[in-house]
Amino acid sequence: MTEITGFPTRAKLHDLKRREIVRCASEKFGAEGYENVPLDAIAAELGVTKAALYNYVKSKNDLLMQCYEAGMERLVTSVEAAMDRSGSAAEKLDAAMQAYILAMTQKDMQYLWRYTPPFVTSGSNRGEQRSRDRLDTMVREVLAEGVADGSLRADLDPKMASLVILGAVNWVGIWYRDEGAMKRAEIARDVTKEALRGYVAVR
Amino acid sequence: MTEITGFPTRAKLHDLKRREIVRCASEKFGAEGYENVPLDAIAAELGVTKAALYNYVKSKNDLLMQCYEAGMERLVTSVEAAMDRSGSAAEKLDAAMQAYILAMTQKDMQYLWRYTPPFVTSGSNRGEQRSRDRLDTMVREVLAEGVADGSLRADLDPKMASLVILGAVNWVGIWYRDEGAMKRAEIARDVTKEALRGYVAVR
DNA sequence: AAATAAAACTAACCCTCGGTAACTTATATT
DNA sequence: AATATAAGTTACCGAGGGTTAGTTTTATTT
Repeated sequence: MTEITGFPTRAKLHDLKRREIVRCASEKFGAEGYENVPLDAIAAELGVTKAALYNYVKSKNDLLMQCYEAGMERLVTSVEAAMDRSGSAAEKLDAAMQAYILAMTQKDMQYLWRYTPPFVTSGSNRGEQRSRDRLDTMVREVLAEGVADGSLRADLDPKMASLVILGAVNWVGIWYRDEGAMKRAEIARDVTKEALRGYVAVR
Repeated sequence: MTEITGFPTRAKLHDLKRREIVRCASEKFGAEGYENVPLDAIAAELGVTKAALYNYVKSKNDLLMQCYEAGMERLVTSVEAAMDRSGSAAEKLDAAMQAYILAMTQKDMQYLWRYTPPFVTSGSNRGEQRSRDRLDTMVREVLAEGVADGSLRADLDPKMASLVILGAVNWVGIWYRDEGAMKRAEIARDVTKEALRGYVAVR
């Protein structure tokens, strides 16, 4: 991810550094919380001064937004990977939602759900909406697919169903804490099963 | 709510003022956002100085927490009122979840869902957990009641079902924006219906 | 009524931290 | 070589959370 290809032009180096700043900030925000991490701390860890960061980000909030986007990108990737399997739409959906829960209960991902848009205010709302909408679209599509292939109930409405399913799944990100007795994989399995309970076709 | 009974002792006046501060802060936080409201603004509106506030709250974050608690209290009250009706458990649950959505999509309540614990960090976690847990308990109880009276499916697990239902319902608080085309009452009705879809008994 | 303790409040200040400006150094380009 | 541009640094500003010392108000004691 944080690499460049070919000859390192100035533009490539600039982008490489920007991504490295985002990676470093993501770690610290995730571990210590956005408002507990001064820009000086991030700069220090990277061996530069705070002012240098402003060549790469417009503001601290912009940096948060870039962290959010990068995190969502990873999450979407992992969900897409889980979905890229043979089987019925119901099975794909199940795998996708489990991957979703697993990804978002990772230590460095949890803060994304605390600073969810529109809490993230800077920049174009376009970008920040995109990943979440993409997920929503993916879920709706596989729901429609499930109606078509018979693995999901024929009477479900993809729009409303995706609302409920994503709600249940995202809710995990809010209440999940490391201390809990349940393992992440268990939670992913059980919550997903419950969230899809009313939608899988009876066979 | 913001009243005292009997002779105004110093302790009563102290608590009255504290509640008035919380009320004022809730309004401003809700309208302008927590980090956009300096303590000076709240103090000015109350006709005192910032330092005076520190007789009533430990920190700005503590003030936020008190706003959160007060808001949750109102929400729980409104849900309890909705639930206090005759009818099957399924009907009670339906009314309760609609009231829940209506309450939390109110303008001055939305910020509560952006600054949800454990984002609110100060003070004892006991208090801040209580209202949310109470809601969870109420839902589980009415779910069990529904299994007993036959208005809900016999094979549902109250613990898991409450997770999914509350997830779907709370999710509304995240994505709901005023601009949307749908009216709040419509959203409350439709989302609740969908969230309970898999749980109501087929008759 | 006078003395005194305690609470309520203010004015003035400190400190952290996001953000900026002026200036210097490195790296391309012509 | 000359010069434009990007990258970084030092030094600073201002907003705002929080504190402290001291003053006014209110209640209690003798």
